[in-house]
Amino acid sequence: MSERRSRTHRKRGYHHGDLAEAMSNVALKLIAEFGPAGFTLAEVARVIGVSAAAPYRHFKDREALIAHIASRGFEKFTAALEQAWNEGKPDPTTAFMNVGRAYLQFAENEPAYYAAMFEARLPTDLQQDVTDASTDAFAVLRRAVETLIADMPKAKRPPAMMVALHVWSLSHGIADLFGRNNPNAHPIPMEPEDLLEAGVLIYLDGLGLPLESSKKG
Amino acid sequence: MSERRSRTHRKRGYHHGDLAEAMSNVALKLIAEFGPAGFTLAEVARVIGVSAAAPYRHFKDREALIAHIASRGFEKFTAALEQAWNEGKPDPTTAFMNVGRAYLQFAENEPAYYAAMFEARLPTDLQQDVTDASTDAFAVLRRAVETLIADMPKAKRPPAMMVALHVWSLSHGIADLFGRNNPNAHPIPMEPEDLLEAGVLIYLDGLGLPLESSKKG
DNA sequence: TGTACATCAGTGAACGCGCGTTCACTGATGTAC
DNA sequence: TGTACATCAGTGAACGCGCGTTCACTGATGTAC
Repeated sequence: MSERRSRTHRKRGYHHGDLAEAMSNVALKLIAEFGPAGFTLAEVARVIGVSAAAPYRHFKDREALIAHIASRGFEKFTAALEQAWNEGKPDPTTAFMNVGRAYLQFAENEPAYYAAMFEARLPTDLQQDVTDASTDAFAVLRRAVETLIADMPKAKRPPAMMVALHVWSLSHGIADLFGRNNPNAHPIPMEPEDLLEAGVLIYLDGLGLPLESSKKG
Repeated sequence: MSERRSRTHRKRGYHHGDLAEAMSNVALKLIAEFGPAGFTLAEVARVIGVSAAAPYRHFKDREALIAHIASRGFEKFTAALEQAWNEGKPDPTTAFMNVGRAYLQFAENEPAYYAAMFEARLPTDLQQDVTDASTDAFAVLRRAVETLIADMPKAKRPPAMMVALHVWSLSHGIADLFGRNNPNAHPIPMEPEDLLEAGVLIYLDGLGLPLESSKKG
């Protein structure tokens, strides 16, 4: 079927085939190297081998492209966290730790998405879309926390929102300072993942959460 | 004395008087609004009312100016943390919490410095200078941790480095996600300072640190 | 205290460059019949 | 199955703009004597 070919990669000829997708990919590479502010639409077009006017058929401007990438990044991020959580299996504590690792791994494996998601300076309306896209990701973490603390006696149980914010902040802080393998980072005597795991374990201990489940499981 | 006047603010006339300082100040305003990548040397010159070539007498290029601002920011940051720590008075736990508050307050009061310090993408050689400047600030936190855990029994005492990294990361994460009063941030149901304080207290509790000192003091 | 002179910190004109954006256009694609 | 036609997604030329950067220059400052 010529229909299939038209959807995959017939890039030669007058029409590109999937310029919007190609723009995202090229932009991601440029963002990884120079940051969300470090590229232009003209540059993206040049790399792809298309005229400078072509991008405007797909994105209003540079910021719209970044916003699109950031939203897409949050979707992938949400999926990664969800998969790591794996409905709390094999046990909530282990699954929770897996979520933490997944957080850092995403920042390491997809530094360009991560930068677009957290470092871009977008105009308010576009930023709103990105912020909306981020709520799903946070919701995954929050639901994980709720499961994690569900068995605690009500009197000792902390607000799930607060716990989720603490873990999110610690994860983001480690990712931003030490995570993405950029040369900016201070060298630290351990892997970011291990630093995060140790921090979360200490924190959960401080909450009074019984951690035996991970030993049992 | 005409000497004093020449050092303060005789800006009229052929010579500006203190262009380097004026450039820093204008750049800080622009960074606060548009980020470290959101201004040009030409723009800075125009705002000051000086020719576009003048800045090159003081900074090699835009990045040199940002690096200068970032290093200066870390100096101020170090001083703020040091002052908050106040040699561990009135007691180490209280002083430690004050350091955390000072961290967030710096990010709030000086968002432009903070952005230059942590968000700028500089070439390796300049980044090195900034990283060097940041070590002093981290050292303040680390020394505070050492004092804080000094009384713990050796067997239970955690590595000061690790604890400092955890607290630094949590502080930075909160500052970056919720701290600087930018519209990007997710709304949260508490002040960033309180979120940080709660998190650190839980964490210290998890370390097994006796917190009575703050109750006594 | 005056003066000559070196140095410093600006000017302003000039240049090449790449970007953003628009426009009428045109080749390719898909679809109604 | 073929054909006419609407629509889509590109082209490429053009424009104004601001930036970075260099250059010979010049006014202001400070200092040696």
